[in-house]
Amino acid sequence: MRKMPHIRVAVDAVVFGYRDRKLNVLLIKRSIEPFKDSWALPGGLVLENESLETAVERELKEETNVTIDYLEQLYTFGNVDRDPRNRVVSIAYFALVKPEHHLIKADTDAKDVAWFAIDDLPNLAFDHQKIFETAKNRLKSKLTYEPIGFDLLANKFLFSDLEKLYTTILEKDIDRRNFRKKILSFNILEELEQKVSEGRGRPANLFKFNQKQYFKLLKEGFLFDIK
Amino acid sequence: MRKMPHIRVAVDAVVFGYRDRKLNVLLIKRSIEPFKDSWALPGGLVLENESLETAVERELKEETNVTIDYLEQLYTFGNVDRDPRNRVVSIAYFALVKPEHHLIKADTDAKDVAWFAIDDLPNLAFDHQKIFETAKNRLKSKLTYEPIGFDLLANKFLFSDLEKLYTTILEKDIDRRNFRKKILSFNILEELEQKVSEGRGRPANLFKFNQKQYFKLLKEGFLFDIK
DNA sequence: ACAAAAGTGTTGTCCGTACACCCATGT
DNA sequence: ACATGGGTGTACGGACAACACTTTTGT
Repeated sequence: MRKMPHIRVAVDAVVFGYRDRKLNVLLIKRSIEPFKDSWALPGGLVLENESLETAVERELKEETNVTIDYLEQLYTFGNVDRDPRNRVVSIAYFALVKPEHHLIKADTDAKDVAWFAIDDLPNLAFDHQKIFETAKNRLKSKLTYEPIGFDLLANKFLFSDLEKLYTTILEKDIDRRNFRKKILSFNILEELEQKVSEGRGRPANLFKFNQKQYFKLLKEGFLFDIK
Repeated sequence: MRKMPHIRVAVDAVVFGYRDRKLNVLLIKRSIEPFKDSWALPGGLVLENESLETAVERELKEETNVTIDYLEQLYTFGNVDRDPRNRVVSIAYFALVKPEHHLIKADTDAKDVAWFAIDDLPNLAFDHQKIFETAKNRLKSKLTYEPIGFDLLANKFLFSDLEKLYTTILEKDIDRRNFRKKILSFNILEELEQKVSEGRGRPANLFKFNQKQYFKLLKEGFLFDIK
């Protein structure tokens, strides 16, 4: 007779934030072995009577205190040796946080939490580098066919912010005129009266993403699509 | 102190085959409780020292005996009550099988295996209906941006087969001339000398998918895309 | 008046779509 | 000769890409 397998089930989250015109990820510093003092993705074991999403939300609350604006399942990592101690299968999640929700835990613990620019990451514990890369690819491709960029921007934003976000994440130049024309043609932005002067240059208009309008258009067959 | 959670880890597979100009799924009849005698997706618990993919392949071999031509992870289903007995998290996989590999187990067991046309499915055990629908959506969208249709056709196929496969799965009409023009413009098909006469009508040319060529073009930035 | 960023319009090209007739075979 | 499915070309329109100058502000 075969021994009943005992495989632990965990969740991990790749949480992206856009700060300072750079794409960042939220990491925690591990306070226990294995990989003590290494940086890692927030996450942990799933409890027996909570759903996977609940587990992610709980861990993020416990470990980082950020408020998530977008969450979706990313991929499940289940290599036999991904954890040196036990067999652990991890369901990875992909999350986006608006700047106004970037506030992280004011912690007294040894456990540290911090935002890292993605082109300047420390070594990550376990297979978290691989998970991170999977998430980064998901972000890059999803940005082109779903309006998730708005979940990385403040509620009110400048068009130039949106444009910069796209060029930063997609790592390629965009023609400002064509980009604006395209996005505006979707009719999912609300132009506010407010103008903002960034110190020098002509003051810019603030915009707001109209999610209700987006869902309405979706139902009518609209497809968000930015090349 | 919290009780160590015990969550079981399983894999399930949605295996598609194209038979008789219809899209089919491979199901097994359960021989044990719960859902004894119900039809279900092939799958089962993951062993402690095998990877998730290995587990899927083993289960498919044990339960159905089909040879898989395409396999990818689909989604992980982890609702607390998806199995009435225990907490089971299932990593679902998405698989395609060519007609020449459709041969299923000649079984003496009580356990039955069969292909079902997807518009004529029986009630499925657990949350397998939902898993199936997720897979069907994946198939529909992936068909448009990756050449996975060829993994549902015989190695040598008629253009009309390919066309019919697209109209069947996408559930919409396609202009025959534009479709052929588009696919041929990709240069990923090899036109064989062989012609086939289907009884009546003008004999048709056989084609072969040139995977090597596809990968070469991929590296050069080519994007498969059928509207 | 100059520097810095915001805002805006036109033109050509390419790709997708619509559409109908001839061809090769079996009966 | 007729029925059946296979194979092919053209023309139009819309969307994307390329491209540069004017406007508004701060200094």
